[in-house]
Amino acid sequence: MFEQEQEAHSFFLLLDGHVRVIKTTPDGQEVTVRYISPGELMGIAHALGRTTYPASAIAAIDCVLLAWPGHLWPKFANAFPNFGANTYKTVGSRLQDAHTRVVEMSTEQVDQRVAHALLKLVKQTGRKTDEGIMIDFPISRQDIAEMTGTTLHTVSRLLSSWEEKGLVKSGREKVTVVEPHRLLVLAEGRTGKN
Amino acid sequence: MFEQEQEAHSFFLLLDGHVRVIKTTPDGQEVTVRYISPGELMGIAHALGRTTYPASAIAAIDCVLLAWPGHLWPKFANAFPNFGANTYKTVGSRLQDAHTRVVEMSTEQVDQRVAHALLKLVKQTGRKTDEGIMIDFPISRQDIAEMTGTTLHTVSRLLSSWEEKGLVKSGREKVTVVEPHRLLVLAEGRTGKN
DNA sequence: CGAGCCATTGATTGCCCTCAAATCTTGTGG
DNA sequence: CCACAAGATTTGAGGGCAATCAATGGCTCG
Repeated sequence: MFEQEQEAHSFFLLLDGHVRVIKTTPDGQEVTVRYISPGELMGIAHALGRTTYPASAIAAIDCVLLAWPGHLWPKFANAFPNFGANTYKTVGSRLQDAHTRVVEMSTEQVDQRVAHALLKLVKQTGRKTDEGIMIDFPISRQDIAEMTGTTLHTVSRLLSSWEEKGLVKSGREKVTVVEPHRLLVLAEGRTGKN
Repeated sequence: MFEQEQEAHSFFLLLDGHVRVIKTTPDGQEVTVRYISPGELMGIAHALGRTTYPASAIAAIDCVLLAWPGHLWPKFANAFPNFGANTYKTVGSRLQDAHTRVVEMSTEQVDQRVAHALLKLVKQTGRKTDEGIMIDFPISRQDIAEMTGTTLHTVSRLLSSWEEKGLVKSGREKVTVVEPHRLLVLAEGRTGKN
């Protein structure tokens, strides 16, 4: 969709689908910053006084989106006051999300971080099924690892162990949370291991 | 100065001194989000559509600051267009900082994170001395640990080993970077250990 | 039906946290 | 001016969590 460091030519409104926003380190490792859901703005570098995109955006599944050239941003902000105000509220909540991530990475074990990540995805994009709440796009162990700063191996082990205990069900690029409440207990408390 | 979750009654402009912004987890661990330097705004919850402070602010040394009641924010933004624009640029750069932190926490070892933290502090608040560049306020091993998601013990070991190699000089609540360039190499590369 | 990716699982290693105790620095009060 | 207390720092020993290394098995799609 767009690439890190690239000239910020446009900004977008996601109508349908899911987009993964990633940052790539100089040595090639990728970190997932966030997932964008339908209805959200993206590529709003202009609003923050930037001229290049700070991250890359990749469609997690097929998407439908609107795009405007970046130079229209000031016009929009002037013409629709609510547009501007709303944007800054969005930016504020992203800043908060980022800080939450920092706190989590600083204080929590890997299993708690993975649990939190799953719960966030479920809350954001969950679709109810007869087995539980499913994350509504294909997501691999590798993807989850890039969200939580761990490896796909560790994620795989955690999901396997949670599946044994009936907390989740998972398959190829697919995760369903069966018991959100018990998963939350695991995410918050430092009580029961694995 | 103000406390996390507290009603955001005021916003501030720091004139002199240094302020530590921290978040506290439910179980009492503290994570340092950032340090504020003279000339920066703080407590700008209002600009982001919040009514409570998202973090706590504590003076790292004696400070001088201006405070305005929060309800004046909209007035300021209207009266001085540059004021608003500048604020959002500030918020944008903080968002970027936070994302950088997330990437660092996800991909780097502890020694790299500590090196990056020292370099950032030196760049932000450094004062030139005849031995190198000193961080311009009292900062303990514990403080550095809270910035980097590690323990004071590990920070102590790292500083000791760096002092042996002539990269830094440190004392009680005091750190001086002697060779910023070599420290940067250590922060970036994954070559030489300890 | 084979190629390519995704996932699972075991074994091993090592970084860094935890626990523990001694030493140093600074400020205070007698 | 000295003794002492409180907090900061150093350093050692040991252990655990998760990364790394390694190999196999399973799912999809062309």
